[in-house]
Amino acid sequence: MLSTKYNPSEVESTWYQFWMENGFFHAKPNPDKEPYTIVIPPPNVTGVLHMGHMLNNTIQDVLIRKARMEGKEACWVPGTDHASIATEAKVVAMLRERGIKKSDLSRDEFLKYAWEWKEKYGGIILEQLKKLGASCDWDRTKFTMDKDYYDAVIDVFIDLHKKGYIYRGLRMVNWDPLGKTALSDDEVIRKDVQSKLYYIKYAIEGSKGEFITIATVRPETIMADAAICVNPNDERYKHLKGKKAIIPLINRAIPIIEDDYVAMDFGTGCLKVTPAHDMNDYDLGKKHNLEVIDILNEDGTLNEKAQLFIGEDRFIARKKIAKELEAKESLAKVEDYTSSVGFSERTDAVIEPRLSLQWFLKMDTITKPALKHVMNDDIQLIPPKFKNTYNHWMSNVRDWCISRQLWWGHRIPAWYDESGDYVIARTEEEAIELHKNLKPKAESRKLAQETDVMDTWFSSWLWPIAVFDASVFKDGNKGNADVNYFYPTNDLVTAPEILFFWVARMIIAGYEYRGKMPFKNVYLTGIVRDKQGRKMSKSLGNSPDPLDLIANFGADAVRFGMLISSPAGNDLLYDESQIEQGRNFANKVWNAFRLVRGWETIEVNSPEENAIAIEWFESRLNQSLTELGDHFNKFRISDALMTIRKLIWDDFCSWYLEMIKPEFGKPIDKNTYDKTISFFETLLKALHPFMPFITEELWHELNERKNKDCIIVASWPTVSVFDQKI
RNA sequence: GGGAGUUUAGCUCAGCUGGUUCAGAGCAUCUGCCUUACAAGCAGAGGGUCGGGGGUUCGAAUCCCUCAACUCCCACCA
Repeated sequence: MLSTKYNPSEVESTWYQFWMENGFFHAKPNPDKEPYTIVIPPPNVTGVLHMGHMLNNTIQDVLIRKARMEGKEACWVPGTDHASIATEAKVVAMLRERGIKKSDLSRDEFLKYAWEWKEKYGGIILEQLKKLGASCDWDRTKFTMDKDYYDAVIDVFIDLHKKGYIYRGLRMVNWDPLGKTALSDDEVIRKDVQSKLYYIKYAIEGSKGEFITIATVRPETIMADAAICVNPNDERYKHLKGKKAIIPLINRAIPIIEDDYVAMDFGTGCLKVTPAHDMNDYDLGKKHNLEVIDILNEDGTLNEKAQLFIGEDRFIARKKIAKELEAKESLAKVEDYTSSVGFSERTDAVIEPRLSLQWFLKMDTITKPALKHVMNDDIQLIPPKFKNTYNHWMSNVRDWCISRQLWWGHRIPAWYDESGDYVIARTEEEAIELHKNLKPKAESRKLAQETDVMDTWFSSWLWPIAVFDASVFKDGNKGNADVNYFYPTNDLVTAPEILFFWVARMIIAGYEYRGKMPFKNVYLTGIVRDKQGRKMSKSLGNSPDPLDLIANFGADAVRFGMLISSPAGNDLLYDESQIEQGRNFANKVWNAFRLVRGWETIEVNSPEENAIAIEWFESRLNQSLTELGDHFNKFRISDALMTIRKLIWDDFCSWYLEMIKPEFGKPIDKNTYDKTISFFETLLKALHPFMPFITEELWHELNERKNKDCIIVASWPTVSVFDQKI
């Protein structure tokens, strides 16, 4: 006697193993079949599976399984991202635990540790995806720092440099003093912080006791002041035009300039201009040709140019300066003030606007096709409301700072000579040759490679292309069979928070390097939150371990729970009761099977009631399959699941089976029985993309099957099948 | 400051171009049932003037205006 309870753990790993061994996940170019391709958003190589991954990858698996059943050459490429900042941070932390400081290691030594770390933890998340049932083509597993992928990134850098899109320039960047790296704007988190607004008196040069008072939240930067700026329309300060002000404490004279950038109604209407330490001041400084005085070291301490408090941390210095100003009676007053401060997404350190030499990618022209093809719906964002935000971002895009002061990543292929001039080359030998052309008469050919690596997104933007053919970025390479068959991919499933980081940039690269979109549809999932609507986070401890859930409820149930209430673009409030629903549903299907399987058949004509039941259910089935197809076409995955759930639970179990159920111990007529088995098979097929394991299990229980007759490759049920009577 | 979005049953959400499958679904709640597939189940019930106000219309959850609350994105005033 079969248990009344379905036990997923007994069957799930067995089937997964079976599918893999029989090559059901493999895909290769096949001219007789239509390709259907998804590339996984590569998770951080050292990451572990969280609820967001579960949602995301379940949706991808549903799509790929359905496509496979529809007879397409279904290819889901898995892989991982080297995630330079996050991974390097983890390696540094690991080394610190072992008492090793990164600064004591050479680059090569550090990278050796990093690779060790990657080898040790790198595959974990992919193994976890297998537990979920993800039917990826594992032979294609890619890593963004695989040798060929690495070379591809370098190729692209060289190519874009040749095209004149990459330049090196002194720019104000978001500096993370803890990570000692520049961050892109997108990696900075702004938070409102309670701080103080200091009103500081600057003496007017040559006057007797006259002052000009400025307001600032950063008194520690007064030593870097290059000017005082007032609005030209401000009557209060008209008389100061052309005069100079004296910076307190260090007694340096700076000009008083005018610019209508300054708001008259804020603070005192006087702005201290500090080009080295503020984005706007930098622009203002450029406009007025002001001196740039950088008083900070890369770790956020004051340097000798500050003259005071050399070596002190910027925040300590702030307090000390304030005290000193007060002592010297240069501090007019201090107010409480809430200001927006940038924090590093990775290290949570307060961002320091800092001038440094960085590598940039010009975005103005290269982004044009990427904007156009989303706005005209060649590429569709689902839900479409994200078009607006996309448009806004792409129309106002700034140049992309692509260098990072890290070691873990793709090293920028620039080689400097001793005077700081550079050539771009793959290898040192090549660089030397190029240098001979650059400076034929140079005495020294001693070149040093740039120490910075590239922004992680500068590698992952190639993902949909490079996973198939990483050599395609070389000049004149038309691409291998894989990339020509599987690219463009069909659907991308990812989170809206990386729409710009990643999605937009993949689109840019797709048009730049293949002249084609990287994917047709972008399905944007929501964020998985807890019941109270809070983001899942380690610190809150509100994030369940997905593997525990799978162990407790089964992968099918977890998949059901993730999907049952998650329309595209909407956040999903995670509630374990949804997974219980999934478990209950799996059990319902299981028990329907137990009922049917217990029936004895007899060769008699079907009773009238059964014929009516069959006809009725057939019509319901057709109706639901049409509905199901419609939901899928519109990417309404939750609704699709709800449709099939209702069809099975309400229509099939509660109505149809009850109608034809023979009296206890009596047989059922053969025709009705066969029809019922056939219905059951169809239902299992329609359910398979959502709950792959139980459906595969019952598929084999329901009938004798030949070795490779598995539901994973069974044909997707369509309405027309039922027009012809079986 | 600029832009976008959301507001429908206790909770999570469907309701596309305005009119009898428009007031829905799932969960939760309540009532009755351990009926030989399933209590992880079955049968049934209650619950919403569709955020407030105004307008267009023969007719509005659905269109327009306005107010309110919340969310997100971008930029950022020292």
